[in-house]
Amino acid sequence: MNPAKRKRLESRGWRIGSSKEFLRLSEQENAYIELKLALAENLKKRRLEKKLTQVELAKLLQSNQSRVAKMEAGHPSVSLDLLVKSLLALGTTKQDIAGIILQE
Amino acid sequence: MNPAKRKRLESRGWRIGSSKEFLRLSEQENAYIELKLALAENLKKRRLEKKLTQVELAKLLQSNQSRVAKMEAGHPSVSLDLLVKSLLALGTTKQDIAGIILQE
DNA sequence: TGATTTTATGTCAAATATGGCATATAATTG
DNA sequence: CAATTATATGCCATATTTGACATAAAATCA
Repeated sequence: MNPAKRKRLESRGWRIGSSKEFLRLSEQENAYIELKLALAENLKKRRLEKKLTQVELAKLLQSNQSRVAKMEAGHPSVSLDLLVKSLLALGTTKQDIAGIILQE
Repeated sequence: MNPAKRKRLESRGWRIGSSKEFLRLSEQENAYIELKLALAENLKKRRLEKKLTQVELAKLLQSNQSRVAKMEAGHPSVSLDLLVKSLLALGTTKQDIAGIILQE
């Protein structure tokens, strides 16, 4: 919906937020969560490939084992920033990261 | 790193101490910042394509104009999470996002 | 030009993410 | 099996990110 139209409707008391928009909200939420889980799983995959324990990876990241566990689980308390920085610390390239995001 | 790039980062609020310290920005730190700036610039591009003002986009995101300005500037106070969620809110697909990350 | 709109920048309280820590559970080893 | 190692989960004080707000600066318009 274009902004001008939205403004017209809203000024007349309409509350925008069609069911279509509502559904798109959950689509967005879903895409965000999927993205995070893909990064999380890949982090674990790379750690195992390097034969590191969570404690060892935590030390590398200047973090701690419990946070690594939460990262690999894609826990809600873990940010994309931390996931991406952690992947980069393991030598992941942006080409790799793009590939991870594309995974189905 | 060339002076133009440094100026580009500094002008966007990245606090860089001495040039020596700046040169010590590790490859991963640099990759992280580049990634963020690529997403930031794309967010602005998409907003303009949709002919939205920052105020209008802010409303869409349930945020505010000043934060949209900071997002588009790739300001350090803006998280990857917020950037990605905002792009998704503008209809950006994960394929799109992967493409943005790959951009050189 | 001056008025209006749009964007940039700074501050702040509240919300969220973080490392550190304790401890539980699971997996491995001997 | 028990002992050891590895991972998961919960809590908390601190740090970072957030929306909200004020206002400055820049761009657009009439």
